[in-house]
Amino acid sequence: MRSDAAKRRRLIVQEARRLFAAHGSDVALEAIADAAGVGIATLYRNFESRAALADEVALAILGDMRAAGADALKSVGSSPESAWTAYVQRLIELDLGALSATLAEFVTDQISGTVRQAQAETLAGVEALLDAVRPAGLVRSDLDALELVLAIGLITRPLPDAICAATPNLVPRLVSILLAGMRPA
Amino acid sequence: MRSDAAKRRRLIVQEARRLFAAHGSDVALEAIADAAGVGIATLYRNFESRAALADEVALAILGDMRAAGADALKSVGSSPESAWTAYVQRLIELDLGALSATLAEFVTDQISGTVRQAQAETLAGVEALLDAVRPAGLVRSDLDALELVLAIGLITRPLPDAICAATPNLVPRLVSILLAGMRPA
DNA sequence: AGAAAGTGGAGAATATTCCTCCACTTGTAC
DNA sequence: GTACAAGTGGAGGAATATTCTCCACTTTCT
Repeated sequence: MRSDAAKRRRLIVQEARRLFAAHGSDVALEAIADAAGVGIATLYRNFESRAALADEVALAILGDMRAAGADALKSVGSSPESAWTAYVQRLIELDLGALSATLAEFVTDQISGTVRQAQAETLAGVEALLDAVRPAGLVRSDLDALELVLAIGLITRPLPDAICAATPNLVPRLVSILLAGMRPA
Repeated sequence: MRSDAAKRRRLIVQEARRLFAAHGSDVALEAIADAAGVGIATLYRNFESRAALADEVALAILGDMRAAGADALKSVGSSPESAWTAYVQRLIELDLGALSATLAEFVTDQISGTVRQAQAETLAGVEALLDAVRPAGLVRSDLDALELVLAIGLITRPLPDAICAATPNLVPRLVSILLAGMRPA
């Protein structure tokens, strides 16, 4: 594969992720191509179908999630509290909305084995971090990984621009409420 | 207006509300007509545009919210805790998702004065309840009405069926986390 | 320089949604 | 019961959006 072609491919995935997160999983493929500054044909050459692109986006996000989890695990020993809040903060910024918007729709249909496995591994990683953080009294004992991920996914889903503009710091506020609510009673 | 026509009109609003909440604000108007068991022409005869229908849905929801607030205010004296949780529970069940899905999109554009006013009154009602509940130590002092409403709206937004089916009690769980997080630190 | 790899975007094909029209049905007043 | 006003359904044309192919052209790499 030519190096310029590889660069374009990465750009497509990146923009797809951004647009999925911002406007939902059914954005026009042409909009993605436009955002990436490539022709629609280039997108189709790289991804056989919308689902194939969505899979790639999902894999990218899941990979980032695992990386965030690994980093947090490393620093949990020195400062559990800041490791935990930084981790959640980082999850928020991962465009998880794109995950919940696209993956959810393909998960049940024809999900590729690769994605399913990545998803399972990622959840296991989240669970591991939760276990590491729990002794510090930062999270309820009954909170599980799936719940955490879905909660963050839900509050970071595509939001009408009107609301975004009117209440710019809504998400941080909600996150702080969520974090507080996740502490042991 | 003939009585059967009035019944059909109510049915249309009801189904629109349900479908807006379940599938977002851009469901086909024909889907709404179908759900209500009427022809598409009947829908168009009653509502000049999608926006008009959305306004009517919004008014219905806002009305229900005020009613819930009034009821909660009545019982807050005898048992603040149960009044508060019952109120939040009731908000959850109001298809607020339909509000955030439709209203948000029209709010900034060409929102009718009626809706805007109903919205303001509703928010005032929520604020009043918050004030009434605060002395009992159930909510942070810095939590405002808009935040509460948006938080509930966000977590009750249309969710892919796949997720709904896989995690049926996700919403109640999140609500309990939210409620806990809203208590004073 | 030349071959292989890659590109863009016009446009045909398809799908979806909107919305009007009118022959027909239903409620109601008498 | 009958007659008329009120109301109805849904076919179907117009408008719009999205998908996806094709091929003349451009770029990379040796």
